[in-house]
Amino acid sequence: MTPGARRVLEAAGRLFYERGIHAVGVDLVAAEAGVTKKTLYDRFGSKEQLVVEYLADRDERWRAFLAGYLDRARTPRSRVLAVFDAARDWAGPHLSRGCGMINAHAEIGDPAHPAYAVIAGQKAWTLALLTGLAREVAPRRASGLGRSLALLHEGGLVAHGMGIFPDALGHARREAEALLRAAENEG
Amino acid sequence: MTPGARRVLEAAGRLFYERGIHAVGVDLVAAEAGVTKKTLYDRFGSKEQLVVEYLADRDERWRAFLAGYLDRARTPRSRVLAVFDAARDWAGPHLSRGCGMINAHAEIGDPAHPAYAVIAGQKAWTLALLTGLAREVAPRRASGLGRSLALLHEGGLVAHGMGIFPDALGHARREAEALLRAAENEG
DNA sequence: CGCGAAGTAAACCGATCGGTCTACTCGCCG
DNA sequence: CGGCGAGTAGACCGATCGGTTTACTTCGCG
Repeated sequence: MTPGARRVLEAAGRLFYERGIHAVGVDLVAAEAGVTKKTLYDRFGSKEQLVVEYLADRDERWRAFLAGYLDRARTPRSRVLAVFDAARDWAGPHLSRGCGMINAHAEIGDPAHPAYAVIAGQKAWTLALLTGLAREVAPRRASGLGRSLALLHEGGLVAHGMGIFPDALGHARREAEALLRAAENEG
Repeated sequence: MTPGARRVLEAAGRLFYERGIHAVGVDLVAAEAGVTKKTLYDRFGSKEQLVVEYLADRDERWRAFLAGYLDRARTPRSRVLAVFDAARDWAGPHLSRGCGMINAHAEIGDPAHPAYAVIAGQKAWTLALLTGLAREVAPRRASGLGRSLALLHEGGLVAHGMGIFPDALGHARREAEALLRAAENEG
């Protein structure tokens, strides 16, 4: 990726996330990246494609951030909780307006849009991750436990992003903890 | 409200929800309502105001729908669960793309937008409702229980809207049930 | 009867949208 | 030296956006 393209992707990531995809025009992205529109179109081809790469890049950065937390966790339980810990720590600088995937899904609508695959893939990956981690805690109830954890995770993201109440992600983490305790006792 | 205005609001409710607010122009809303743009602007003044009234109307219809479920529930526990039951039954025709407030929040961004108050108000009202109902189940833990229920509720709405897994609202209801059982035993 | 509210039909406005194009510059590499 | 990839500067395009305006119709009510 050329330096110009990288700056475009950085500006797009910031602007699309903070102001919304539809609300931000390509002229603004190019100007903010210190690049002409020609460069933007030479590298990305269309706004649609830029949106796809914005979402894929954001997802990739989140997964890398999460991986560090997962690696450091030693027990099955703490690996589940690591997802919530990572979300809480990610929230400060990167999550002020909630989950970028949820927001993009709300804006795009059309399932035929190429970004839809990225969005759906991210959520499916997260559910699969939580279910896999749940399997180490309570193998017989992995599927149900994974879904419950996903519910808390998504709820925490939304409540945090909309400011429904303070420390929503911390609250979600504590609920996840209670869920794990109950699951451990029941197999 | 004049018949024309009512048809505009109905068309706006359908189009804004299903395709997104930014993606739908006033010309389309007017055409779909069988009305000229002049009528639309005579009645609503601006698209911004139409968005505000769309959200307020949607919220009002949901609250009226929910009220029926709440009235029919006889015990404190079943009143909490009535919120989840209502959401599940509301989902079929009205929730195919998730919560309209969450989606609008994702699209609007700017907290100075007049629609922000409607959105924040709806979420604050829901949290207060759940907390109030939780108080009848476990008075000492009402605040925490209300927040946990809100987390499950929002998570269920998002998971349903994005199709993360099937019957997300049913799953959220069962988790809420477990939460209530635990809370009853602990006061 | 006559007035005013509600509406149609359609032209029109400036701004902005996503996207293209031409002409030119710079630096690296064979 | 020569060529090519990456970039700037900026004019330009058709379409659509939110919003306004003029002229006319329809209808219920005092």
